[in-house]
Amino acid sequence: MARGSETRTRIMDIAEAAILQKGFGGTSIDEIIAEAGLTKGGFFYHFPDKGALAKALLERYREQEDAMLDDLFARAAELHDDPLHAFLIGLKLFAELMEELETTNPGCLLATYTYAERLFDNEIHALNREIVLGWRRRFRTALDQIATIYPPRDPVDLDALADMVSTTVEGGIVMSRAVKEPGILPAQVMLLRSYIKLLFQPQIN
Amino acid sequence: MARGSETRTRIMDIAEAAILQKGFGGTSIDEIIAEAGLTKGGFFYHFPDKGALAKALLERYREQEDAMLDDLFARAAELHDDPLHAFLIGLKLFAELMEELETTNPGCLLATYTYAERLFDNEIHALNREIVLGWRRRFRTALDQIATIYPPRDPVDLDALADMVSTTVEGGIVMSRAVKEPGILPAQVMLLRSYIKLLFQPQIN
DNA sequence: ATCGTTACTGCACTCACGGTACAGTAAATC
DNA sequence: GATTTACTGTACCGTGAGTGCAGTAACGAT
Repeated sequence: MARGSETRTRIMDIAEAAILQKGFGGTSIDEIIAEAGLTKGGFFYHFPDKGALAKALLERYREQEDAMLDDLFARAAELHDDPLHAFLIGLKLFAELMEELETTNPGCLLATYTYAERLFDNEIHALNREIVLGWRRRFRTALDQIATIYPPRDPVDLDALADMVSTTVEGGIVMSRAVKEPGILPAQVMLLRSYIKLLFQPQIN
Repeated sequence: MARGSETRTRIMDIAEAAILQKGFGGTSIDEIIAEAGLTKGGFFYHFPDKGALAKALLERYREQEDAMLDDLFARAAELHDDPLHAFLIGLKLFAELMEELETTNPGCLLATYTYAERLFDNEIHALNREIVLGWRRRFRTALDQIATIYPPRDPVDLDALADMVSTTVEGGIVMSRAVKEPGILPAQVMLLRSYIKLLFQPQIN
C-alpha cells in the first residue's frame, strides 16, 4: 500500500511541475514515466488515462489552495479584529506570497484546464466550476462582514466583488506569463487591495 | 493571387473559430482542411507548420483588437471632453461589447497561447509580449491625462493600473469560462470602472 | 501561343503520443 | 503458503503533425 501511493504521489509531483511549465498537452506520459523511472504499464496501473491524472492533480490542488487561503486569512484575522482591516492584511500577505513563488504560479492549474482543449471531460469542468464557486463563497463571506459595518461608497454586487479576487489572480498570472514580468501578479493584487480600501474605508473629512 | 489569399483567409477563419472553442491543441489540421475542402498539401502550401498558422492568427487578432479599441475609445472621447469621464464611458462601452459577444471571447487567443504548451516558438511569445505591452501603453496614455487633472486618492503605479484593464479582461474570461457564466466578464469590467471612478473622482463633501 | 508562376491535388511515408492488452513477476499481506 | 499489490516488458493500434515530391489546372506576362 505504501509503496503504491508513493509512486502515485511521485507521478503527480512530476506531472504537476511539468504541466505548470509546459501546459497539459505539452507534457507527455512518456516524459513523466521516464523521470519517475517506471514503465507505461506502471503509469496506467495508477491512472486509467491522462484525464484521470489531470483530475487527481486538480483535486489535490484545490485542497492545497484551500488550506493555504484558510491559513493566510486566519493569520490576518488574528492581526486585526476589524473585518475590513483583516481582509486588507490578508490581501497584503497574499501579494507577498505571490511575489515569493514566482516560478510555481498558483491558480495556474485551473486556468490551464479552462483554456486547454477538450482533452478534459465533464467531471473536470464541473470540478473547475466548483473550485471557483468555492472561492466566491469564501470571499463573499468576508465581504459580507465588511459591508455590514462599512457601507460601500459605490453600489457593487458583492458576489462580483468576491469574484474580483479570483479574476485578479487569474488575470495577473496570464499577464505575468505573457509579459514575463513576475511582478505583475503581486502588483495587481495590491491594486485590488487599493480598490477594497477606497470602496469601504470611511472618508476622513 | 486572389484565389490564394482567399483560401488562406478561409483557413484562418475556420481555425480561429475552432481554436477559440476547443483550444489550439484540440484543433487538428485534418479537421481544418476537411471544413475548408482542401488537402494537407494545400494547407502546408500556405503555412509551413501549425505554429505559423498560430502566429498569423495572433497578428490578425492584434490588428482587429487594436482597431476595435481605437474606435471604442475614440467614440467615448467624442461623448465627453474630460479624460476621466471619457475613459469611464469607454469602459462602459467595453463592458457592453463584452456582454454582446458571449461566444467569441476576445483576448482568448492571447491567453490560449500564453497557457498552452511549448507548441509555440519564441516568435509567438515575443508577439504575445508586444501585444500586452501595447495595451499597457494605450491605457497608460489615457491614465496620464486623467492623473494630471485628478490626483489619485491612493498612491498607484500608473503602468500597473494600465495593466489592470488587461488583467481584468483576461481574468474575467478565465472566470467566465470556468464557471460558465458569461456575465462575469462584463461585471468585472464594471468593477474596474468603479475603481477608476473612486480613485480619481474628486470627493463631493 | 507559350512560358513561368501560383495554387493547389494525391499519395506515400515517418515520428510522437495516447492508449490497449496481456503475460509474467517480485514483494508485501493475510 | 496463497493471494493481492504493484508493477515490468513487449507488442500493437489509431490519430495527428509533418515531409517529400510528382503532377496539374488556371492565370498572367512576354
